Amino acid sequence: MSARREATRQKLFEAAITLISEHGFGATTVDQIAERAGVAKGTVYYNFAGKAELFTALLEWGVDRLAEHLRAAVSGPPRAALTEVLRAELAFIGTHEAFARLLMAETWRTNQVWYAAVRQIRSKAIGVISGLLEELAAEGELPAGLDVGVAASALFGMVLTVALDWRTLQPDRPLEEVHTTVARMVEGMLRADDRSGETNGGPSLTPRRTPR
Amino acid sequence: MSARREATRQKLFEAAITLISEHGFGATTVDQIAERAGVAKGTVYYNFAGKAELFTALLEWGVDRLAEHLRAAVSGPPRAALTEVLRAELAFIGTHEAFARLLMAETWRTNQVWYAAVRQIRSKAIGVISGLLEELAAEGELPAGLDVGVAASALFGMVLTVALDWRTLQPDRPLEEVHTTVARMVEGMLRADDRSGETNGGPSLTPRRTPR
Amino acid sequence: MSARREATRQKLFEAAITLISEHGFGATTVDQIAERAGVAKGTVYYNFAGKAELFTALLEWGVDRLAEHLRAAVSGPPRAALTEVLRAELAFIGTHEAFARLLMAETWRTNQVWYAAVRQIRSKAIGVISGLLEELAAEGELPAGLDVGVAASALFGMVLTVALDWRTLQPDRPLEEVHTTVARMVEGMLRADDRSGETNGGPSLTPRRTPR
Amino acid sequence: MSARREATRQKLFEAAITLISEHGFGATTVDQIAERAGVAKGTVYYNFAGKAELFTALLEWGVDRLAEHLRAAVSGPPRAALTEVLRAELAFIGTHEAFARLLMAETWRTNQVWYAAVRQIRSKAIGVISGLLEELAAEGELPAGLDVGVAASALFGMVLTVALDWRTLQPDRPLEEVHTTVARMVEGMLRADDRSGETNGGPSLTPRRTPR
DNA sequence: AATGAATGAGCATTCATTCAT
DNA sequence: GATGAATGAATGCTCATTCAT
Repeated sequence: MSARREATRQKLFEAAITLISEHGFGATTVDQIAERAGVAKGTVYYNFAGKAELFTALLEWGVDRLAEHLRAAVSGPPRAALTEVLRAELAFIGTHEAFARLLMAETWRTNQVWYAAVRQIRSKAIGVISGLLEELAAEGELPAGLDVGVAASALFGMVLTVALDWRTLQPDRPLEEVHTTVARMVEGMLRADDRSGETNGGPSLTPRRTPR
Repeated sequence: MSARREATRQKLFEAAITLISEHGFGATTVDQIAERAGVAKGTVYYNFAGKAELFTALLEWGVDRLAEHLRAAVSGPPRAALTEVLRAELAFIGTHEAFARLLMAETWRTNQVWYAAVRQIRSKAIGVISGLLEELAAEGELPAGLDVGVAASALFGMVLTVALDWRTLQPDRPLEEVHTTVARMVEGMLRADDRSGETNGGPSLTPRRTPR
Repeated sequence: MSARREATRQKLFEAAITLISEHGFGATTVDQIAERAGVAKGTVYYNFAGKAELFTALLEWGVDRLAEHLRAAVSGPPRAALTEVLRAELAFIGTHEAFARLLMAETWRTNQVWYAAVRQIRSKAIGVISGLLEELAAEGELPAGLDVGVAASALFGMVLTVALDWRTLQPDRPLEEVHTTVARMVEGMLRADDRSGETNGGPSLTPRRTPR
Repeated sequence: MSARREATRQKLFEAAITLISEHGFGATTVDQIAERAGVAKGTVYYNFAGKAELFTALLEWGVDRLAEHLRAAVSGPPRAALTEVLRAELAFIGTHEAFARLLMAETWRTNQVWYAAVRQIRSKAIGVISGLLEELAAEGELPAGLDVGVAASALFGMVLTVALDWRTLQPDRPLEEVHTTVARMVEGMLRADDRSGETNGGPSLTPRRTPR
């Protein structure tokens, strides 16, 4: 892979990610991508097998960056780490709004060629959260009856929704304000075990795992 | 509006909602909609101004049903009502999976003709949740620093995400199992005020409103 | 099938047959076909599944006409009938030169989608000739050792080649002059049995059939 | 012309002849030719002016070999030589089936750049046959009224057709079986003069020449 | 009220050719 | 001599929309 080719692929990535997240996969044309990247249309096909493959490569690229970003936020005790990871997710979306819209819009499509790819890719990011929840579960800090897999996806989706609403409706609001609400909600969930014995239904104190 | 015409519109609705949620708005053709509805292509245009208008009508129809479904679940004290509303959302998505995918996929698109419509429509459903949160806030049952608007969108998005993951990855799992996790997470949040005074940062005890 | 649609298909046929036979299948564009037929490009696709299908339908249409033309020439004793059928083939090609070029050019392609169609279609025309040869064989008028299937294809190909050379190199020459040569060649073949016993190699006097 | 370059051209020839005869000129891409030849795409253009020129060179190369093959079969009295030449044509096609298909498919195209080249090239091969027919005509062994030029093209086309049908439909059949039928047909034609005086139309005993 | 044939702008994709290395 | 990245005109095909019936 020559350096020139690599540079071209990078330009195409950046052009495609913006356009697709703004107009969606279907409404973005290869002409637009090529023009924005400053190359000829044929160059798109010289570098990627097709529009769909460019899209898949793009998703992978984006989720890798997101996962990396989340992993970098993990430090210290799991409780604090979780709050930080969610802040990192919020921050990432603030910076890469275009990609987040793309992820939201295309993840829930069925019957698509790239369906499998999207699911697998998404789980990379959620994996960081569920890893922390596993640790908290091991320390008995999760409420009884909580399924770690479900909870991880719940937190991921919650933050994604909040973040996009933030960017869409109140883009000028500082991140911290938004994060406070998220943090409060999560704290409540985590501290639930402090009160276990009060009302929690009996002895099933161990969190449940997502069945396979 | 004749009964015959109304029946035709209904057939078109049902055909469109399934197809669009499976393949997306862009990838669904008017031909497919007409064929699935068992009418000629021209009939679509006799009954709707165009594909986009059919889509808008469809969203409205679906969100009205969702909001209605959620409102019907509101009863008793707000705390219990909130749990029930979220269960209702979960159940609605279980039954109208196609519509939920559609809502998720198209809500986050910018620069679309129906962007305004989608936002307005979506707020109908979220409104039911934020209504309950307002009541809880008035009773002092929400953690300090919690923004009701953000929290409502967070809960709505959380349940939507969980529900679609459930339908996609573990469709045979009973609703109750999934709901348990959601309920535990929300309970923690609500009970947070039981512990207020412990660690809450300072005097800002009243929940904040989402600024307009 | 409405009358209007049928008329459109006919216009497309006539446009396509001329263009394809002049420039070949690959070099003829759908734009050209539509323009020559005086319809919009989309109309081609409304009436045929695609370019290849239009081509297949075209071949079938042409070979049906050719076979019909050849059958119409069959009358009287088989010996005379054969001469007349070959004259009819020559005449048909004189009139439908474009189609004949098409048949020649595309019959011998392997690995094509329409390969099977072409073979089957071509055998319709050859069938008329082999039918006559069967009759002649039954009357003992064919030379020993002659395979009827091979001979029919030989005569068909011989006349096709001669006819196209005629149209290409000496288009002003009258048909009769060309037919004379063909007729002389065939007469020789048929009269071979007059001399059987002279030099024919042994007892295998019955013509052979093409093995399956 | 360096040895290396000559080797590259040879590789390109072999790759092109197979691909073009299998898929046709139009459907064969320069990429495919380069890949099959094991060289880079640019190398094709370094060695040939373009795709069309490669094709012309290819045809010439093939027809030269065919003509050479036919000439080598000429020996002894013209009557026997003719049978042998036709056997040689059959054998050549059995061995170079790909090239024969190519010749058949492209000879009959009008309006092509290489039209003139193809005709001229083809006449080399037919020339061997018409040469023998001229000799036979001089010895009075051809039927009256036979045009030598037409007859040569007829025999060439007849054998080409038979040969390709043989390779396509009954590739396992031995060459001799196919050749027997061809030989019988030609024998009949040649011996026709043995019977002249019987029914041949009057005094026009001298074969005619193809007018120019 | 419904139909379906026709339309044509728009799109993804292909591919012969060029050229800097 | 050879390479392969880049090009862009050309092409098959799609599909929302129109309209005469």
